[in-house]
Amino acid sequence: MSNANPISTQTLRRLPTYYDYLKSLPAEVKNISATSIARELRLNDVQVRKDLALVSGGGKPKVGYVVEHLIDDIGRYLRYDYVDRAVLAGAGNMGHALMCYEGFARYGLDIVTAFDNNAGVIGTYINGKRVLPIEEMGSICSKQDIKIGIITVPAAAAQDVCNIMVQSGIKAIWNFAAVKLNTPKGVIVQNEDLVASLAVLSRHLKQGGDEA
Amino acid sequence: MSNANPISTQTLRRLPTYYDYLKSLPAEVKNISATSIARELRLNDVQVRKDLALVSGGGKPKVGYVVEHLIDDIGRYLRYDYVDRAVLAGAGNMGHALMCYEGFARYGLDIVTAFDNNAGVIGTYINGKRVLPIEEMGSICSKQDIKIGIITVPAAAAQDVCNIMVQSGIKAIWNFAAVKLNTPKGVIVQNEDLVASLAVLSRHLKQGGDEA
DNA sequence: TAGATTGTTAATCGATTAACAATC
DNA sequence: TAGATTGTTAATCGATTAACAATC
Repeated sequence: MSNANPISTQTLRRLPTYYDYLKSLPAEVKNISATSIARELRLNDVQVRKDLALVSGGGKPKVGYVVEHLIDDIGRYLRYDYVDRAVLAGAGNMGHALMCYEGFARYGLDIVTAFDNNAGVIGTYINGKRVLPIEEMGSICSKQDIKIGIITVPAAAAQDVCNIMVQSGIKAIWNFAAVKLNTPKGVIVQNEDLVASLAVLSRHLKQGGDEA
Repeated sequence: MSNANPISTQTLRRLPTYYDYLKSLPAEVKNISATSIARELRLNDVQVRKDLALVSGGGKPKVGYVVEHLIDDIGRYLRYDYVDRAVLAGAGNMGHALMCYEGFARYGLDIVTAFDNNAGVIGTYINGKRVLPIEEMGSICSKQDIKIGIITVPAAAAQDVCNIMVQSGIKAIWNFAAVKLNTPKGVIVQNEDLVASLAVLSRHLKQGGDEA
């Protein structure tokens, strides 16, 4: 593991978009230009070329890129063939929704267990997966070598849950609670900041909505 | 409405974080410095001062800002006292979760109705709100002056739903489907790009997770 | 060939951070 | 007062976009 990864987070976040778009093309489309990808996804064409160059073999002038190769290369880079297992804490509405969402399999994510501290839901099954008391998280994670934790508990409980996840060996946390989490070095957090998005939408309305 | 809004989207997205943090402080804390806010939220202190300066009256050297004023000013700027009504399309798992999430009220959002095209769910109630056939969206939106639409349908159906929303007079779209949506000028889209976040988490694991 | 398209280098843009004077 | 803290101006940084030569 000698290479520092050269791909920026921005590029990384765009890769699934390319992947989905390319997958959505009819089978007859064998080649595609960065220009047309950019037009479709409303990105700059140079940006698309730079992004693709980082994970794929490159295109041919006048012809573009081979769609199939791009799909393979992006999918391999994102390791969509490899399944990461995850645990989820907080079997409330959002937790339930994520447990039930079948789409993640396509992107190499499998949420195997949910944890909660509510006796009412412990022992039940959501989409065929068990809900367990949070005390068992550590043993489950080490037994199954699980490195991804999803936090869908209320904001006030999120840091506690985060701490338990870190102790359980979780290295990547997907945080749906509206708080910034403190984690030690080596543990990454991605905040799904719904309230921030809402602020952007709301301002647009309040301003009369003249701009794009 | 003469003023172009001077606040960047980045700042705007941070405001709810400040708001929540300030609200979480014990009542005894009357004043707070940008330095300590920054430390707590892991931001740069100058950035915090600049953000606050855009929506509030400013602080005093050595003392900091008055917590209560900050809360009022940010809340007023974000219009958390004002309720924006929204409709939601796609009463699947994610849609269900959002309909049931009680936290949005705090941020001035009320999802009043869900729409679906599945006869099995039309006519049912989710969290006390009706699920209606999508054909009725236009009349509901105009009758209730609803400007926010939430899309939680499968990716393949998202653009169609988006078009209907635009026709129904929706001006702000919160998109949970994994596609870029085409909208006319004047309609804003916020993508909640779960798959992009997942890519970031996943890469961290695949790289051995040495960095932050 | 002609020209559409790639890939690279340079310029631009916006956001973040550093430096520092003002002030309570 | 001394010094913690604000607020502003300048520097830095990273990402996006423009320009353009290379090429199939």
